[in-house]
Amino acid sequence: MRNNATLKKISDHLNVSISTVSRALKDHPDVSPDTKKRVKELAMLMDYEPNAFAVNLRKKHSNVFAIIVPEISNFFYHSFVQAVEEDARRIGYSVMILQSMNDPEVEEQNLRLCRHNHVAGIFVAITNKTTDLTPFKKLEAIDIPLVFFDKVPTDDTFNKVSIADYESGWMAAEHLLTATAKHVLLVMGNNKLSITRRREEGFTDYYHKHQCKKKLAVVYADHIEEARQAVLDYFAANKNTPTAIFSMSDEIMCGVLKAIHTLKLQIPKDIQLLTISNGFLPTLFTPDISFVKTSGYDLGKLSFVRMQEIMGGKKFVRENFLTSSYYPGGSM
Amino acid sequence: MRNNATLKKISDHLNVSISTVSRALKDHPDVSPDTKKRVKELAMLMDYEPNAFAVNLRKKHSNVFAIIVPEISNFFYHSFVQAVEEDARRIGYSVMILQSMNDPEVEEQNLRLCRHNHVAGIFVAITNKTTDLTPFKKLEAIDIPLVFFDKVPTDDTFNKVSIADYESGWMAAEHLLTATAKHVLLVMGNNKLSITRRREEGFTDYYHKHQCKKKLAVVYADHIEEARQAVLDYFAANKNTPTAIFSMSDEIMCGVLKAIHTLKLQIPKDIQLLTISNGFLPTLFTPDISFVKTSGYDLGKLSFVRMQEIMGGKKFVRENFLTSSYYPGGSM
DNA sequence: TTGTAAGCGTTATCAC
DNA sequence: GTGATAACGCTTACAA
Repeated sequence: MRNNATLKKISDHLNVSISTVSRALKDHPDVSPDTKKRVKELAMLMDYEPNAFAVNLRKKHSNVFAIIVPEISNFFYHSFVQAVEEDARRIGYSVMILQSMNDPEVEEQNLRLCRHNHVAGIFVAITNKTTDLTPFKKLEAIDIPLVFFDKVPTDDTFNKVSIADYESGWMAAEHLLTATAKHVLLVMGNNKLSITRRREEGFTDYYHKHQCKKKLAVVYADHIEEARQAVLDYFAANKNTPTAIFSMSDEIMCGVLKAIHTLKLQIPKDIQLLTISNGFLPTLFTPDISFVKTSGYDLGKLSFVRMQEIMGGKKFVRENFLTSSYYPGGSM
Repeated sequence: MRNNATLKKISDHLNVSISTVSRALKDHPDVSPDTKKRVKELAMLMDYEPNAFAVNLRKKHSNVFAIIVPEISNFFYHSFVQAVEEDARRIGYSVMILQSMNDPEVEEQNLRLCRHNHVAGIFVAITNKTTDLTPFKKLEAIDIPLVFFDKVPTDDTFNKVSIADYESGWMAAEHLLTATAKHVLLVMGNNKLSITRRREEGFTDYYHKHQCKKKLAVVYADHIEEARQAVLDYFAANKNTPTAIFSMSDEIMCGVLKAIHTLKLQIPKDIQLLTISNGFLPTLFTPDISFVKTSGYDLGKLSFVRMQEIMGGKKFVRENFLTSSYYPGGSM
């Protein structure tokens, strides 16, 4: 560092003590207006900026929240991040986004970074493959608040905020199963995640409760390419091909669309489609895709409230749910 | 922090000095195998983790790169980030992503965060509205290397890495203007950005050089919604509506698609479409959208090379360009 | 109103 | 091989 203004340098120039400079800069009441003015002017002139390492070392924590997501290029997470950033900024905190690339090992590295840097709090949507939760347990021991969102583990000892997944699956079934299609394919994410299990349960519970006569099949996929392949495989293996597809997320929908594209099917003539989405992607297509709306933004707001509760000392663990609603498009 | 293992605590338990513990943990040659073993075991047991604040304060910089982008939900940036993360991890660094929400004020806050935390280096794609470059100039004074990518300022005193924008505009024109359309609408981003100006120049230079007789019009938009509106407005204002649209990016294309959707036009029958993209989004549609491919991943790799050069002490400033190529889809 | 000094956790230099 | 000790830049009792 060539030109590195510090409290010490300022204090040397002004012949006052370091503490006076420190206090002056933070408008401490008992420092004279005159010294304040002189200190502030010189600080400005010298381009003084506090050294966060020193401040944080002293204070034992930083003013940065971390958000860890499997993939950043996701409109749902995008609106989630936006909500958290807004609220964080409001209380003078920053937000850093860490990407786990859907790799538990990278996820753990990111958690390590968070621990070493004693972030103010962590929001995590776990990867499809996360099984070992010990890195998350470690956070409690060093008092870093943790809120899982959207993709949450099944473990009950954590704070979690998620979409009312069961309901949204149920709602999807309600709309898709009362439509004309006779053969419905459910394309779901990783079936170890509670988000997947709940959405599927909601869907199939509706199916059974209403003694649906339609044919129902389920395939699982971890990412876009798998989703595409799963659909293609299913179509190849079944003579009577599905006439409707339920996709449980934007990501899955991308894969499904690629498959539909490959199969040269027309929506909704050849195939009906319903997805769960925050609503951005579905409106890009013609016809636009019908969807059950889940708001990443609202989830972000809710997560931040939980985060602040934990930071405020609330100890109880619980899971919050956010409701969803149906938006008809032209795909059914 | 409840349970906070430090070198001191370990040294107390073992009746050795702090320095010995420090050395043992980093396998310093001149500490006995026996002490090493004892120290490491206890460290493990106590869940010792180094305090990054202290380490960084000592070392005067951190092992974290920052990437600042206008919006995270962007497939081009996604692949850029992936490339940088790969390379960073390889040399033991982490990457944090900061979002400027296309707001210069937020961008500046993010830069401040980077300065205060003395990040190892910063990769920035600036917002559409960034005009004041002084926050970026400040970085040089405190020796934080800076590489602009994709959306770079026109200022020549910075290191920049970008797509060969002129060429890609030219290439787009080459393919779109030899197609059948008689009336072409260019939908461009913010026209103060060099990325916009160059792509447009490339396109129009081809147009003039080949004495094209087609009608050509240009509209500008800062974000998706503006792009949608700009297209709708243009269609409303012109009796002879365009039969082809050139979109300069994924983001613009989303807006254009929404407009096409609203106007109930069919691709390519009613309207032809060509975009510049990293290639993910265009293949989701039916027909898939023809595009000039720009690789975010390659740009990330190239940016990282530049970053390492700067970190290695190279002082010269320059701009690198990455070439692009054409991928025909069914939209023309 | 201002100054002194201890301490945050680590690394590195020197001495033994 | 190991231990003292200073230093990184800042905050905050406690003195003066």
